[in-house]
Amino acid sequence: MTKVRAPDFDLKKTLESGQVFHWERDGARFFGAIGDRAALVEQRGELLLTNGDETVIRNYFALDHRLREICASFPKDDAMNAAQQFCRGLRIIRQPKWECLATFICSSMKQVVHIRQISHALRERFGERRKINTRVVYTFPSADRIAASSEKELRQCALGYRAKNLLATARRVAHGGVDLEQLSILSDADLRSRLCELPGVGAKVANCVMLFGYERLRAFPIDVWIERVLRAKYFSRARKLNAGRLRAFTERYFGDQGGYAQQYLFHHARMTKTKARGKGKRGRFVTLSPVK
DNA sequence: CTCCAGGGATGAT
DNA sequence: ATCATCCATGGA
Repeated sequence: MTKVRAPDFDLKKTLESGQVFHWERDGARFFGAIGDRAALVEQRGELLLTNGDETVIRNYFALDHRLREICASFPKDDAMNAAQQFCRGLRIIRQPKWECLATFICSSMKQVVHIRQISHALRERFGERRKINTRVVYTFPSADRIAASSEKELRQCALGYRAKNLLATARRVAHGGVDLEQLSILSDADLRSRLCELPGVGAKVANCVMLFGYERLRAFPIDVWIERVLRAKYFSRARKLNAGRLRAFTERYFGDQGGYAQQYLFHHARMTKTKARGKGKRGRFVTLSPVK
């Protein structure tokens, strides 16, 4: 058992905020894998690690991010203030690049609970089995392993049409000349366009991979949740609002720590959704104006 | 610009 | 027990 001091960190919020999908909670304990290593982590003031390497944990949970400075840099508005208060201690973690890319390819058109099932199915079928404290966890399968599978096998993991995309991208990463580590040297714009060349990767998935796998803290993924928040809180009177305008706004308004701002707004919106729900059959936010 | 694929949980009736 | 809704990429 290793103890790690972790101020300004909330393990539960971090692992349950929709940035990573394989951790399983049992009370206050989280079972999972960090790269190829099984991990059991619990927060009781300090972090308590079983089979944990302090250096690995500090890096994975980004305990070196200067969270107070990041939060202090957020724009001061009602939505951001509420999200910031709600998400205290939530950190953007550093995920292995392939695992992050593959998982977010599987995330398209899926909800969090579903993405977790897919992640688990892929791990159980193609990953490596590890035991920790009588529990079994699985590592995420390598690109080589996925590339060696078939679309049919992937579909059996409930991937649907994503199976073809995941297989094609795995092949490019395994032996198709795409070196995910090497992409780290690129600028944000170049990295984004290279990621978007991969099958199953559009702007939203690319931004997730940049943020969670490449530590590009400016990246601002816009999914339906965030779009609802932006429309309701920052564009309540806007008539025409397309993807380009939204992107321009988020880049300018949220700036260098936009990824953190996005994650806080996202998690806060999701966790308070029942209150925000309207009674009408079609509206989640009654204040929203129709788009097109 | 619009429409659709594919699918399992979730919520509404 | 049905029925509608959630979800984002890529192609038509």
